[in-house]
Amino acid sequence: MIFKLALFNANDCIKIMLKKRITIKDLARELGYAPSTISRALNNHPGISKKTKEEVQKAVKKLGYTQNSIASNFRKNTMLSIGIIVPRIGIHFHSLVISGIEEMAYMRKYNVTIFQSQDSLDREKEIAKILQTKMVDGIIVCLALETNNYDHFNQLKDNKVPVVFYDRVPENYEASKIVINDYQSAYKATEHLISSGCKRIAHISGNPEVSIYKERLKGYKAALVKHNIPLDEKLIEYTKDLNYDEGVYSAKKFLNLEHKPDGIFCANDYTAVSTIQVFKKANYSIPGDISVVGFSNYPISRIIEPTLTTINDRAFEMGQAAANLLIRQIEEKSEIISSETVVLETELIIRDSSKSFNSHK
Amino acid sequence: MIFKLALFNANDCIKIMLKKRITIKDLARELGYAPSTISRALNNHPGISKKTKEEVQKAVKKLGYTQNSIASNFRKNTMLSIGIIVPRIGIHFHSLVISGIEEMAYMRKYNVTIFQSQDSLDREKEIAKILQTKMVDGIIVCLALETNNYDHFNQLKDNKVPVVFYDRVPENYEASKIVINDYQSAYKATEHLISSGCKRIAHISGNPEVSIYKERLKGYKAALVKHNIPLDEKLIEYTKDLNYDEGVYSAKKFLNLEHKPDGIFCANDYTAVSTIQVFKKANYSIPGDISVVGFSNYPISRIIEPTLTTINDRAFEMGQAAANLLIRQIEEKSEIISSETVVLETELIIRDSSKSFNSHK
DNA sequence: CTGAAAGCGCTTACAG
DNA sequence: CTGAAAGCGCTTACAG
Repeated sequence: MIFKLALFNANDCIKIMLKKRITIKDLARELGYAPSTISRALNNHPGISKKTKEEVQKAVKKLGYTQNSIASNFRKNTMLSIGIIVPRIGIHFHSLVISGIEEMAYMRKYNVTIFQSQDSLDREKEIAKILQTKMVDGIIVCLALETNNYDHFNQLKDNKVPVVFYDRVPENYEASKIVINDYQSAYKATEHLISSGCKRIAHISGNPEVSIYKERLKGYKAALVKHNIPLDEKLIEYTKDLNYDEGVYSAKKFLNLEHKPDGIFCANDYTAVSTIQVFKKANYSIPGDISVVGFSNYPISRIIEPTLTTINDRAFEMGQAAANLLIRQIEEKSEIISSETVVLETELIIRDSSKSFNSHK
Repeated sequence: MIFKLALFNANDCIKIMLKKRITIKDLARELGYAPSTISRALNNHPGISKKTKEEVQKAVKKLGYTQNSIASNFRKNTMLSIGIIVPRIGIHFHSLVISGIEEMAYMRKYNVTIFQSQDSLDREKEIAKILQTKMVDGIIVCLALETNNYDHFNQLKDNKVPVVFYDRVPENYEASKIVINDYQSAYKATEHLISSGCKRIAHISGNPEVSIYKERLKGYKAALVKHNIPLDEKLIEYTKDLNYDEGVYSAKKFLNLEHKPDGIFCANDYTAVSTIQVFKKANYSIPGDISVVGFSNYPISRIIEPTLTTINDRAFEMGQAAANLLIRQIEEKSEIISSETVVLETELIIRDSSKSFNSHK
């Protein structure tokens, strides 16, 4: 042991004892090269002799050097780092999106720093400011519920930091966006109910001030109009949050209607699940007496009985697409950052809560 | 507009046109101070006159300066940054933990960089190496399923980077850990079944090579022994993953037993839900004929019918505790990083899938 | 109260 | 093939 230590010079010894980080300078001193040579050897530059590179690698092992990528990236003025702002990580949809982002980012050597806005506009602004100072190369954001103004992203844009929004995206604001076609998806879901024989189709809507729920509502209405089914405002329930309890409340209102619906399209799976449970409890058969279609393809949709017909909202793919687009924009480094909108195709997953007709149009 | 621009000096003008980042040097030139003075004014140092500070703030506004916190932290040799390694972000438990970590970290001005090991040991090693280079101040990790050796964390420890493990934690390895008491929780769950009248209690176990499932199994057995109920290996089913389908498979085996169980303790909620569904389909009444208890308190446990008695595993609090402990260890900066283990109290949530007795011991 | 200088760990023209 | 020097944007002893 003593003998081994004797192979180190005094300075290195001290560093090792104090667990100070070994730097390029230490390698340089150890081998008698200039730090610039070490740097080039480490980065496998062409104009460095093979012999030198090998020597350097040996010294790396001996002294236990690990690169300081912060210093390196700082010098190169790129952090290979992307920031994410989501409302809440614990919401399953967002956790899948994040998962998709991380996966894509990891492949491309970027790392992902995550912030929760908690659906608060103030906090979202605060985070945007923090991100400003962090040298992130780009950011991905799903807007807070409260957010109705997007000025806090202007400075990022001015600084040429690309921003990609997903799911809850700004309206009338020039930016890149990843969305699904909510209108088309709702249309498809409603039409499925129609073609499976439903005549009176109700809708449980989210807050119609939020664009995605507005679009779903529109798609529902359009499908009815298209198939000459009269709209009936009594068949539309508006919720604040689309949570389970609001679903129960809405379903009960439908249940108490004189002229009850025979199909219900719900703007998410939670309200669809509570609708199923409310009608089952009231001894309705599903899909015999009433069909139910949800939206999102949450895990519970495969477990509830009957299993739930729903729209696959492609959360994971949305994350991948967001990261992909963002990284492309980062690496283009063009003077003008283009604003692109990617619309992901959704998919109607037909399960047991709706009748399936082969004569499906 | 022209007039306004005339107020800037040439160099600043160019920077603004090219959208180059404004630095302390630019402020210094603008005001005729030295960069060091600007830095001190910005950081509100005592020995800087109020007048100067105000001038600096004005120039900050005028030129649109934002601090480069990477440069600042790099100079100060702390990144205020913590790294997380989780198996998969999309698993609800982990997303709640991450949420708790982010919340605590945000309050303490740390930011959180996230990696998924995808339950692969190789990837976990790779990530540990990456983290090595990133100047993170500490890391939080839940081990990959595959991980059976912890050497890849040694260098981090050697470099005095605190590491806190949660949930799936290393065995026989000196480290800080946040866990729940799996043994005690399983004991409590099983005893609840016993005291509500069950005589033959089955168990659906996870992979018993994984310590948390081993502990749950032990707790189940201990409760039976304590209450003089004979162990019966036919009443224990081992699964690989504790997923829904494995639950169905296990429940059916119990259902086909000659001498059927009247209570089942499942090592997670997914298998508990499939157990409920299998027995309901076979026309057993729950909890009349058979009681079911799960583990984790997933959202589905409040929705399934009957609602599921389960153990609250405190995912969110686990994240908070992990971040809290980690940040304490970071800020202590003592020569020796202490290894602490925090055991969180779980809670038995009694719902409708088990009989509740007031004569509960 | 303010400034000049050195430095965090690295990279990269420039020169030889 | 290698080195000396400057610099990324900031901070901080040291000096006055």
